[in-house]
Amino acid sequence: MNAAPSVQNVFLDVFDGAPGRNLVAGEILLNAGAPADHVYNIESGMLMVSRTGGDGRRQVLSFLVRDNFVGLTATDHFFFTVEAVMPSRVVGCARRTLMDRLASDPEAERTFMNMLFRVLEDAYDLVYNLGQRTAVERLAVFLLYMRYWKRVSESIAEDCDPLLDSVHLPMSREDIADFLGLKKETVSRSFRQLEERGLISRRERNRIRIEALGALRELAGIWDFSSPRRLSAAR
Amino acid sequence: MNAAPSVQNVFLDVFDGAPGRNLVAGEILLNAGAPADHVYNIESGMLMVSRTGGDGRRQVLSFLVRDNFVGLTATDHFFFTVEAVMPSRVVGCARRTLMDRLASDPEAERTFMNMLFRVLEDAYDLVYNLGQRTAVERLAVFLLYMRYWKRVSESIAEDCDPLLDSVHLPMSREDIADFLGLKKETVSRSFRQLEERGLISRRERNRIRIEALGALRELAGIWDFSSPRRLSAAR
DNA sequence: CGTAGACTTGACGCATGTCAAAGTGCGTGG
DNA sequence: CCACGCACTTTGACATGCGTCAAGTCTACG
Repeated sequence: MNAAPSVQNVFLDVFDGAPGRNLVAGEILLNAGAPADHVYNIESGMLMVSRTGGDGRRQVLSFLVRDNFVGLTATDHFFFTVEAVMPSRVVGCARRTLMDRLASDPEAERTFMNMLFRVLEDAYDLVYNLGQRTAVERLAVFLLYMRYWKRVSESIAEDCDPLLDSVHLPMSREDIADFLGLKKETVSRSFRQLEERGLISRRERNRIRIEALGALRELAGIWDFSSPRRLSAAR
Repeated sequence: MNAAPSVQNVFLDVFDGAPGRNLVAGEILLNAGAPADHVYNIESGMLMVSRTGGDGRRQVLSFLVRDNFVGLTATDHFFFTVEAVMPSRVVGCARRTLMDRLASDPEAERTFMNMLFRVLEDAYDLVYNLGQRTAVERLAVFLLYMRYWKRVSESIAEDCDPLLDSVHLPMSREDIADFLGLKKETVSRSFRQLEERGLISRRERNRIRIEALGALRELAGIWDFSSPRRLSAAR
């Protein structure tokens, strides 16, 4: 629904020799308002991008996984905060380095632009989710989204690989709530509702099992995240 | 909150000699699913970008005004529908023409990328609006947003120019509702609430008058759309 | 074990949705 | 020019989904 696309091989070398950084759960990588002088690539873990209003309301904009790109902005200060939701590792490079590379390498620039387009389409998916769906539907979309990222980040070829039935949720219920425009209690109740309907089961707190993928997709109105016929397009 | 940025001079010449097209209110410029072989620039009027789900729910993604760019996508088919909300005029050019231009002109490409970034940030503003604000707040943001576009498209220098107090709303209540993730009745009631609080007044259906700009901004939590300290950043 | 933080559950209230009717403006045709 | 009809908007009464507040439960960790 929202993620930055994977960094292509074309790009990875701008991070060569750059210093890595390990983040513990909850650690902040960069803060809204800070000068946007670095960009990062995620090597492992999961980060969360959010924006907080003057009155404290917080909206989570996306969750990012391995090979996602962090720090995309044209302004010279970040307008969002990025923090780790689980132990993570990133590599950074100067914004300048990336920009020089884009300026001198047309193919890299085209790839970069395609990344931007994907981020934009993900943002619009989130808009549709927040504007048009109910609480349970939003959660269903979210779970399918997490499943999709697991598939991508672990390079699992088969869409129905049973490995994908078990989905790890490293973020807190409140993080999920702020992503879906709900309160944490509503997220809890929606989990229960999905469980009662037999669509998922829960053993551990941060892990769910998808019991009825087809029905979950039906509820979410989504059949495939990566296809050209995207989320919420007409059937 | 959502619009494509103005097409810079750098770009305008790709439309030179291109055929213009006049649209009546309600006319569709392009449909979701159609091949994305053209891009457009708006010369006058106002267009609306939307996405409709399989069950008929519709989310309006943005309203576009003069010099906004239409048809931004990396996929080869549009995933959104664009229609006129009032009589409008656009000029189109082949996607290929634009892409060739970008490939051969680094400055144009940089400008284009900055446009994309602004569209992305607008999308995130909309996400915040839908996820975190109440109905009246969303409408307040929307009105300020329309005021801002009037200012931009009519090149009004002064932020507090009294010309900007009167805002034209060419779209229907339902269009506004689908943009704000509400129902048209709720939009109606929110208008009335803003009026009762003395923030706006209404004479004609499609025009409101801002009576208390400061208070409206206070309610919306927004002081300036164009500043680097953007919508919903910390005060 | 015991405590703290995160999560779940329950009872209740309010904002927004739903359904229906009345009001308003506008274009068309008499 | 007026009268009619239609589409859009507003308003009202009621329903409901989600938020709020508070109590309880679970789990991790000391």
